[in-house]
Amino acid sequence: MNIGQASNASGVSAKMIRYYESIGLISPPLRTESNYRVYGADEVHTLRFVKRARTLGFSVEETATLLGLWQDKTRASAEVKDIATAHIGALETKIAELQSMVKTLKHLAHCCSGDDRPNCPILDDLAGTPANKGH
Amino acid sequence: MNIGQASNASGVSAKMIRYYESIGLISPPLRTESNYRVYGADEVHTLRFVKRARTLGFSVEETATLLGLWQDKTRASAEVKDIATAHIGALETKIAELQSMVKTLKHLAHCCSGDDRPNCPILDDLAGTPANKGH
DNA sequence: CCTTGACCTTCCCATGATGGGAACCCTTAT
DNA sequence: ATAAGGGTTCCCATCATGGGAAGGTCAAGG
Repeated sequence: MNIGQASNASGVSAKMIRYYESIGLISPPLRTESNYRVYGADEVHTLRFVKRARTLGFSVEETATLLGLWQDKTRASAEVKDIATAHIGALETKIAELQSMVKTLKHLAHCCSGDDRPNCPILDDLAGTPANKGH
Repeated sequence: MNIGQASNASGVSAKMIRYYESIGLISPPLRTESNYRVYGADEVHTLRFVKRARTLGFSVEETATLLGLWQDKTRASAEVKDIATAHIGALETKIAELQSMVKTLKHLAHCCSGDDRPNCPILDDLAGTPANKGH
């Protein structure tokens, strides 16, 4: 299987497959005589693992750790769970930040007439002009 | 006022002030004879505006647009509101993505015993082994 | 047999927003 | 005069990804 087919089979772009190889996330595959990378079912399985981990928001570094644990048949599931739990925490922190932004923006947008007139509480807020905060 | 003082007064790092200037977000300030940037109250006000917009998650490009509208006394508030509304939408999309990740991860973490044994539904999921989805 | 098109290879560049640090210049206080 | 603490420019790194150029390879068809 060439890289393009491995890409189709795994959902990881050829570009990314090469990148993951270059940073050591995945092992260099065999090559044909003409220097083409050759992938088998195992490699595709690994790529799908990586894809799934990335889809769940794990960083490449975390993904590397998870890959290592996956391949270590004597791992303690606690190690995996710790990584997942920490990641959940990071995601929730991020979500809270974004929600805070949304909350403020919705309030401001609600207060903005959104018509032809220049008066705009959104700009007033950005400019630090503390308009009435009650809604 | 030198750049360090403008930084303190605005909450924007000196590094970022120079960067914002380099990309044209803010105007190049006057310089002293010895080539130091000199800032006044207006510049600091602009920097605070930028800081606030960035804090609310607007991209630098959106911030540039907002700055332009702020300075345009004949703007229509609808233009500002449109940008804010679009941004709210983008944030909510992002939040939904992150929440989806969290939901999946919490389910998996819940199913993982997190002890010394190697058996791990989190890794099973990443590996594409469809474990029991009901909990 | 040779061309064509679709692959593959490596290498460099770009993104967005920010920080780090080097090398060097300026100012102020001791 | 010197040291400390500014400032200046310039380059590099991050993180994960894509774009594209220049060139090698392979399979199908005229």
